[in-house]
Amino acid sequence: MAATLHDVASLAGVSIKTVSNVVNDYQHIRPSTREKVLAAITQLGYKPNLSARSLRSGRTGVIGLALPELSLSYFAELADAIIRAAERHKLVVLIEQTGGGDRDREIAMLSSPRLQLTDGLIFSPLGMGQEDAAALDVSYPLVLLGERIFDGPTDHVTMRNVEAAKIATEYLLKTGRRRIAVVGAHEGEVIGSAALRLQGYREALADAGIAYDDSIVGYTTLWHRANGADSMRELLGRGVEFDAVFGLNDTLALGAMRVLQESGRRVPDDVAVVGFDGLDEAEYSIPSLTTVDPGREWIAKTAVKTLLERIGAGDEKPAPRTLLADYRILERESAPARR
Amino acid sequence: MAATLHDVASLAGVSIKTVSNVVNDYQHIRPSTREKVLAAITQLGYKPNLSARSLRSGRTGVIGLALPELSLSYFAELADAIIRAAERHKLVVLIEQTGGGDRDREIAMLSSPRLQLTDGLIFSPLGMGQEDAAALDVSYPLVLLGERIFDGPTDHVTMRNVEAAKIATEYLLKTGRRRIAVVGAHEGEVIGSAALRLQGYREALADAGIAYDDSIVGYTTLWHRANGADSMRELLGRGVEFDAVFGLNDTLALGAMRVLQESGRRVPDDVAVVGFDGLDEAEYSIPSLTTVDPGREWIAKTAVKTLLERIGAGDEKPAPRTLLADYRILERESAPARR
DNA sequence: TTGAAAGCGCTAACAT
DNA sequence: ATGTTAGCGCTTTCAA
Repeated sequence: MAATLHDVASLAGVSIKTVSNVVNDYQHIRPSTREKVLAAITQLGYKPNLSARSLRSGRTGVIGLALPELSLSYFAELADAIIRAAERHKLVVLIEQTGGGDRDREIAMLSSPRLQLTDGLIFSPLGMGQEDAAALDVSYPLVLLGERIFDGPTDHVTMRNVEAAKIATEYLLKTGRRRIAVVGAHEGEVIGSAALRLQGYREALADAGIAYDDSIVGYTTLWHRANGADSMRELLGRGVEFDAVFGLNDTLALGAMRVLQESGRRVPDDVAVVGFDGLDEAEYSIPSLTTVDPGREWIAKTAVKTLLERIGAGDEKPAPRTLLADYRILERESAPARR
Repeated sequence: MAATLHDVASLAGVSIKTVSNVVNDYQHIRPSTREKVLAAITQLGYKPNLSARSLRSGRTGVIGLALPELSLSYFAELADAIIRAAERHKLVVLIEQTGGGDRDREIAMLSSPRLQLTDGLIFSPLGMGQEDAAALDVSYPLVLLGERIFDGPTDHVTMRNVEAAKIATEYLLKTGRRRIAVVGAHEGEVIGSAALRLQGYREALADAGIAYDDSIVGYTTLWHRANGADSMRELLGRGVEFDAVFGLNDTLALGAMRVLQESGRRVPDDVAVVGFDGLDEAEYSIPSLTTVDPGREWIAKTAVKTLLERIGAGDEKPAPRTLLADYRILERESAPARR
């Protein structure tokens, strides 16, 4: 049986309160007492029982992170960053996978009993939409990521999708491209990463006086590599002309780039390609992928910090905030700054 | 304040024991009683307090997963598979990142107080070695993954590195390659993925009567894409001849393949490339990467199952077992079966 | 089939 | 600066 406060206390010849004080780094302990206690702790290999501590204090030191799936590189890199950020605050992260955009599972997860073990949740939905905003009105601290729901009842940490996509498109226009195809648009959506990034694309075109042409926009349901590849195949099959491709995320762009090359097009000579996300792996494709870093590291850091503030706030409920990351273009070979 | 067993009990007009019985799906409850209780639970939105439950029962329903970092695709895909497997057993997973092969952090993690919240740990070290086997002799259920430590004091779920690497090399030999370079070897190691896979490579060469040539073996410290690229650059710089490359993992192989192509070599015409890991992304490189699937899904499933058995075994300690996954070659374009 | 009561290990008031 | 005590919400004997 593991040692308890009582065991340590009796070995050290003090009360459990004193041991507790030592363990919790209280002030006002005589150094000699502290040493006695520390010695007993070491001797018994005492470790506090965290279940008991949480039962008593109401805090677990665990935060939940709910995301679609870790095998999507974007979420793996996001989770990595969040875990590292949490660690700096002595928090540990419990990961919940909701699957690739399953709205019902996402909503069910929000009231999962497993969350009982956490002090709060960082939630990155992919299936829920604006109409589900009310489901976010939960009784525990919640920080929302992503771009499925805006102006909801919780803090929201996200990226400047429209502006960043606009900049990416403008970048292509600046290098002389005029027929910029898109890969990964979502039919009929007005919110979510796809819609917002497409909007940025359209704004850039409009500003440049170029008409939007739906025939060079590829629609997909998911954002896996295969979808980017399929979408590009379909575009090529249609026989439409284009001199650049904007992949609404890196994974799509990489899949599309592969098909382009299979078809004999040279990248960037015949067709320039730009992605979105700033994934590590986009640096090692052939050619390496020009992309937009939408501020993932900052988002991770800020999400943890914000959640912690919410947890600390307890019952006072400050108004929900929206926090936006900065973005930057990462210029690589698939779309060089000068042709 | 959240509802407790007491609240439910008094609303339903029964004792807390009865509510507890209902919550825990006990037999022998009169249907009418059960319904009354269920109604009260719904009305109050009662959810069991998991901290209290663990304090009393000694079980948390959480397992720990310690791995180097999620941004390494192999570990992201492993974590994904483990979380899915755990979910089937109603377990939730707490992830601990130990960094890219930091031995001391790995050892420290093994006695981290954060593990108190878990019923057991699945541990995939990258820095520890055979000499650290004793550190695995911990007081909680532990399942070891990877190939850093063998015949340790715990259950071990791993892959057939030597055989799988041998098969991969034989595959290249069968297609007529004779000068097979290696990328990712580790200087002076006798254990770990690098050493074992290199051993399989050497055995295949020996069986084919081909002398081992250290001048076409590239050494790296880490296994990131950049290391594969650097290693290949170095190999090319040396001016040595080879007609195939065995990347000791997919990430290395992808990095190496990129440099090969930059240098003007055609893959697979001039140089065939084979990787190891069966990553999703290896299917979408250009060309797609022939690789070995070492049985990651099975490893995840088996690790969770084995850990659960250990947890269930309590104080009886069955002898530690080693469980080995099956592997298979995934034939793709970078090394077609026939030239 | 259900109830009463003890206590898991800890923290937080309060006391000294 | 240290000790005493109550009780967090639950499961688990033991009784009825």
